[in-house]
Amino acid sequence: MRREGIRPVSFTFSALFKACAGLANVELGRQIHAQTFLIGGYECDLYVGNTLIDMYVKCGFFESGRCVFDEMPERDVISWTSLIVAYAKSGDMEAAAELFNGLPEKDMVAWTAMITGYAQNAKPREALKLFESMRDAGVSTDEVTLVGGISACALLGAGKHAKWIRDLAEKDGLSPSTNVVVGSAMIDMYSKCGSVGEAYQIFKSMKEKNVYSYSAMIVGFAIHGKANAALELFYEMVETDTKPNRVTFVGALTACSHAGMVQQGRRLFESMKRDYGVTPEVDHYACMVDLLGRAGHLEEALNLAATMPIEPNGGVWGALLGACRIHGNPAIAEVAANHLFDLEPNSIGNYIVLSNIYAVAGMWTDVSRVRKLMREKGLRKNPGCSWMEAEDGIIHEFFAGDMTHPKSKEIKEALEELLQTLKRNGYKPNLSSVVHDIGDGEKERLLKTHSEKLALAFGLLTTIAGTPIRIVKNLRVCEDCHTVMCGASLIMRREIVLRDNMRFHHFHDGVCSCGNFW
DNA sequence: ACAGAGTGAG
Repeated sequence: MRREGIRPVSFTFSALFKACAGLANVELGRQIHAQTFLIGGYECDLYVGNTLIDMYVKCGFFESGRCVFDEMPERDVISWTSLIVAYAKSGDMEAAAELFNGLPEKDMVAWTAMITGYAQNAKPREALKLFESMRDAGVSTDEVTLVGGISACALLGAGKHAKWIRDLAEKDGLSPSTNVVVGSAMIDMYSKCGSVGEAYQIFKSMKEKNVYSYSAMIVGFAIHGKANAALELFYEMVETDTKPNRVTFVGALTACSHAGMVQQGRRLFESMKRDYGVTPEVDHYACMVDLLGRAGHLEEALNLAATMPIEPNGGVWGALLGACRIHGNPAIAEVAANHLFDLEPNSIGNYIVLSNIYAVAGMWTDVSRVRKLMREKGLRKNPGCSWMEAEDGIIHEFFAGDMTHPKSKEIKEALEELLQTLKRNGYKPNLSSVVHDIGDGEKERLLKTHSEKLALAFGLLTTIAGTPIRIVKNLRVCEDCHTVMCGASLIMRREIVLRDNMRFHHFHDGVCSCGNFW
C-alpha cells in the first residue's frame, strides 16, 4: 500500500495495531507506532490512540500505554477504560478505581472492566458490590458483566451467592445451557462452591461445549479428588472435535497427582505431544514433579526438575519442596528450597515449609537458621483467613488470632469444648505446625486461633445439626487443623467441606477425602 | 464504521 503511494487512513493504523495486539508483537507495534509520526497527523487521532493503548496493554507494556494516553489531545470513555484495564492487569485496583470514579459518563464496558478487574485480583466482595451498584444505577448488563459476577462468586465459594447469580442469569435470558461462556464460568463457580455434582449438571445441559467448558469440568473433578471422573471426561473430550490444550492437561495431570495415579500421569504426559500436539510447558513439568514427589519418588522428581529441557520455575521447585514435606525429606527439601530462595526470595511460604520439615525431623539448629533468614529479610506471615456463608447469605470472615467477630466469646467457648472432647479421644495438638520460636503452651494457644478452627466453631454454633459445614480458606490448611476437622466430623456427626487454596477436603466420619495426602 | 470488558491452571 505504501509502495503504491496510497495514503493510509486512521483505520489502517487501527487495524494494524489490533493485529499486533492479537500477535502480542510489541516490537512490530512500536515500529508502526513510529510510522504514525513519520507520515504525520495520525498520532492525534482518537481511534488510533485508543487502539495503540489497547495494543500496549495487551502486550503487557502498561507504561507505554499510559504514555500514549497522556499525550492524546482528546480522550473518550474508551481511552479511560483501556487505562482502567491496564491498572487492573497490573494489580493496582486503587488506581483503577480512582480513574473509574473520575469518569463523568460510565458506560457498560467501563463498569464491566472494573468488576472483572476486582474478580481477577481476587477481590470478590468488591466485584459483587460494584455489580449490584451497576444494576441499581440502571446500566444494562450483558454476558460479559455476568461472567465477572460469576467469577466473583467462584472466588467466594458461597452456595447462596451462586444460586442468586444463577437466577439472575436465567432472568436475563443468559442460561448456562445455551450460552457457552456463561455455562463454562458456572461450571467453575459450582465446583468451587463445593457442588461438583451441580457443576456436572450444568456441563451436561450445555448445548455447545468448548475447551473452557471441558477444562473447567476436568479441573472441577480434580480439585474434588475425583480423578477417575476427570480422566474419563478427558478421554471423552478427545473423541470430540474440541481439542485439549495446555490448561486441559494441567487439569488432567493435577487429577492424577492428587489421587496418586503415577502410571496414568506418566502415560498422559508422554502422550501430550505425541498424540495431541501439545508441547509440555513448565507447568506440566511442575505437575509431573508434583505427581512423582507426592507418590514418594523424590529422587526421580528431583532428577526431573534438574534435567528438564526448559528452565524450571518456582512452581517446579515448590512442588518438590511440598513433596519433601509430605515425606519428611530434609536433604532434598534443602536443594529445592535453595532454588526457591533464589527465584522467589520474598515468598514467605517456602521458608515456613522448609522450617516445618526441619522441625519434624528434629533438626533444631537448621530450624533456627531458617527463622533467622526470615527475620533478616523482614518477611511476615500472610494472615490466614477463612470464611463461611450463613443461612441468610451473609459472609462471615475469620482471621487468625482475630477476636473481633461479635460472637467471639461463644466461638472461643465452643472451640475449647470441642478440643477438650477431641483430647479425651486421643487428639494431641500438632505443635510442629507452629514455626515461631516459642514455648509449647504458647504454641498450643496459637494453634487454637487458626482461622479455619474459628470458622468451624462458628459453623457448629450457627448451622442446623446434620447439615454440612462449608468453609473456605485463603491458604493451605495446616496439619493440626486437618486433624481437628477429621475428629470434629466424627464426634459432632457433621460433614465438613473445606476448600483451601489448593483443593477441597470433604471430612466425613473422621476421615478426609484427600486421604491425608495433600 | 473502525477502538475498550470475557470463562479453564498456577
